Amino acid sequence: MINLFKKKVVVRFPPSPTGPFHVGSARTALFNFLFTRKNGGKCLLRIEDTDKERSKSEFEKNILDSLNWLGLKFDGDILKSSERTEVYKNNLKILLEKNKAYISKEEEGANKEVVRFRNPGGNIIFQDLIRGEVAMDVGKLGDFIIARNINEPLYHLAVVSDDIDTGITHIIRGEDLISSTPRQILLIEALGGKRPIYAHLPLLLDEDRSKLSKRKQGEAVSLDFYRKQGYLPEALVNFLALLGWNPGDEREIFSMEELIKEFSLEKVQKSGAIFDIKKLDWMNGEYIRKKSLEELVELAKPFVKDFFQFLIFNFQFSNILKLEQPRLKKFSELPEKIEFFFKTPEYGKDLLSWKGMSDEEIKNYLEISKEIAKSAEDFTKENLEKIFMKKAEEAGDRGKLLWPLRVALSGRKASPGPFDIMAILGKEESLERIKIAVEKLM
RNA sequence: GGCCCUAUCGUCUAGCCUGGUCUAGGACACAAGCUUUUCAAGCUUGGUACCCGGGUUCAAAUCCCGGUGGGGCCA
Repeated sequence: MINLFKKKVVVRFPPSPTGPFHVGSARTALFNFLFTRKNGGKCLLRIEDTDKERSKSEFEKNILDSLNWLGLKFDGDILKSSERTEVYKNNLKILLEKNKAYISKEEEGANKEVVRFRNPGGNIIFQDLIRGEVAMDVGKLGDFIIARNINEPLYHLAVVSDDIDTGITHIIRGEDLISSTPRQILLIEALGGKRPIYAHLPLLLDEDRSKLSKRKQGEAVSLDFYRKQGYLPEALVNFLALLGWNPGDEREIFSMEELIKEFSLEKVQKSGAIFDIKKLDWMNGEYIRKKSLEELVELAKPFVKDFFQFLIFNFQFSNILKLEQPRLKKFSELPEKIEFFFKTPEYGKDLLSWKGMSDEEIKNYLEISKEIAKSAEDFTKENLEKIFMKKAEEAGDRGKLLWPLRVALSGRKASPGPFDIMAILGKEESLERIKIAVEKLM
């Protein structure tokens, strides 16, 4: 699809730095980004920090970091609304002069005055790229307030002033803002601006179908949470893109380039989407499996800081990661999964039992394992497998030999196979762990 | 409460515009089986959905109307 729109596309993403960057915002940013990359326009970033009380520079930094981490690049300078008060005040003055707004005295509070917009009433109909025609009787809104006083313009006036000044052609935002659209259109037109084309995205929802909120989900609504949990940005981007959008075929895995190639607002869903972390886990696993070992090592390092001192000297780290790569969903799981490679595992002797084997039987098999391991010349996975499997076959049920061995080595119900583990631990440590297991059965 | 948006498996969705090929497809999750012990990964198989009612039509998941459910915004 070539650019459908005669005018060059300009969109904006205007987060408020009043809290940690939200995944819902991330998705809105992503859709804006995809839309402009696809249509060859500009995607502007605006920091909407008009609320001086709640806006904090740390949050602003968090927004920038997060967008950067996701790989979303914006065009041009960042606009900060806190630096544009004069512009808003000027627009307020214009509206007042044109008699499109007036100062009104509030009943309550002695000399409280606000500025209200003179609502012309009537029906506002606007085209929404996702929802089609949306109509609203704006008369019902009354003369809404646009400034707290002559020096303090409020949100809608600020947004509209910025949109006009930056030549925004398309506004792509969450559905929660759909009902403020008519009043913004009123303001744009009162200021002589041209109304942009709108696209209201379906909301991201909790399991109970309400808007994803910090109150209910806590940490899990902030992008940092996913970063800290060890999700890959490309997995998150892929997942977020598929929440409310779908190219119409059966593919699930998309790189950013593929998303840009396929994206279109016409294919965006109308109803809200539940954020299902299980699917994200699966997708992240898919991306982890695609990584090269070198990349994996680098990505994993921050998550295994506790072992880090040791790892610098341990050339086996990448071997261990290779074993965990197929079963890893996110990096935060790593320490717990690989701990046993670095320290003697703790476990109860019951874990050593395979299908109701007696202690005596387990002990016998562990002794056999010990002998085999002791006699092994070549302590590689391949050789160990060869010599152990021969003996395991003799047992009839291979698990009789292999299960106690694996538990002795790992101390875990689930782990990589015993030969993989032994090859990494080495002969001495492997024998030591088998010895400890035997002692547990005494 | 008012206004607005919305409705396909538990979840994300394809299909709806241009009605028949839909005994509704895919993915996640779940279950079973296979895969040289466990857990993964992989492969195979399975169950589960067109919100309800009416209308239009030879024919409706698809078009129209009315309910109901869900959500958002404002109060």
